Amino acid sequence: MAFALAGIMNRGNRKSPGDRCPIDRTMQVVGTRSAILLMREALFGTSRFDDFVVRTGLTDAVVAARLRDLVQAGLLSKEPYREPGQRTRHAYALTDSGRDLMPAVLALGQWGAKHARGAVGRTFRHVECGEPVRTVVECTAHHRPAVEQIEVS
Amino acid sequence: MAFALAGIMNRGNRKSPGDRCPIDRTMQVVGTRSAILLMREALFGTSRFDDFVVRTGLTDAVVAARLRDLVQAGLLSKEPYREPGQRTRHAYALTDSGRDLMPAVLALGQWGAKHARGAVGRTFRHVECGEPVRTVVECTAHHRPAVEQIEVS
DNA sequence: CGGCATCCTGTATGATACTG
DNA sequence: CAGTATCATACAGGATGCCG
Repeated sequence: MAFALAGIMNRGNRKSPGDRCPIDRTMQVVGTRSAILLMREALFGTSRFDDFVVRTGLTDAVVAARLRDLVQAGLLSKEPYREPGQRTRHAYALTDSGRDLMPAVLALGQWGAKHARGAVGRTFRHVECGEPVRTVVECTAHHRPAVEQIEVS
Repeated sequence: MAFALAGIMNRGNRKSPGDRCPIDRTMQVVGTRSAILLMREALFGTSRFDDFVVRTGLTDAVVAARLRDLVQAGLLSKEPYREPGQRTRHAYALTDSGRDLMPAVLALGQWGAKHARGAVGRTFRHVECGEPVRTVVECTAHHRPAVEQIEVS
């Protein structure tokens, strides 16, 4: 029961959103339903505004606002492109930073598929081998520690 | 570039919070800063109300409300206990469901440590071997697919 | 210590309408 | 198609005070 981490994440206990814990900072960037939903779609290849609207079910106003936030936060890039004979459009693409959010998004989906009532249980699979994909916590020595076996340094 | 997943998560595109995508459902349960912060502390061993308040920096009112939500959602359990000669108190403990959220919480922290400005870069380590811990996405055949190599089934 | 009740502000999101 | 503008609602979260 030697929980090594208790309490160390928040020394300063400053008021309001001043927390410097990485988890907290992340929540301040992508801690809304709309942001996560849009990142989910971006991770799955959606790039056009209207597709984001249709596939997330969010309103266009929310999509516009959140997309702007995500671009400014560096998770997405907005690039103009022009197909021959067409007018200029914008494509939203994942940046490396945005791509790094994949484990978190998949982990959230994994929890929901298992524990959230009403969730449709879909499985993610590796295209090349067809095996289901999951997120695992492991150390560089390839151990899979339980919660109690993780400390902060 | 054959993004296998685009758009399939949200067929019904029902209005508002009716989405059945597991990611969305999860966000509806733990999609607030306070919920994630409290789960972070719970994962790190915090069990008493006041410790949650101090270590998250949230107000007691918010902690009380969110703790109640998390207990009702099955992520935490609330159990009365009594130390000899003391009055009855309550201890909040992780359930199996709550413990399953660990990969997501760590993944969020991992992203923040790398990409969020102002985040204190702490490293999580496996207590027994001292090696840093991270979340990885892998299939059961132990491949580590990139975003474009994941499909849904 | 471990909460709950009340008030207040800010923001996330929906609905609707309008524009190039 | 890709947004912007405006209005209305709901909720997160802070501040304060009360209670057993």
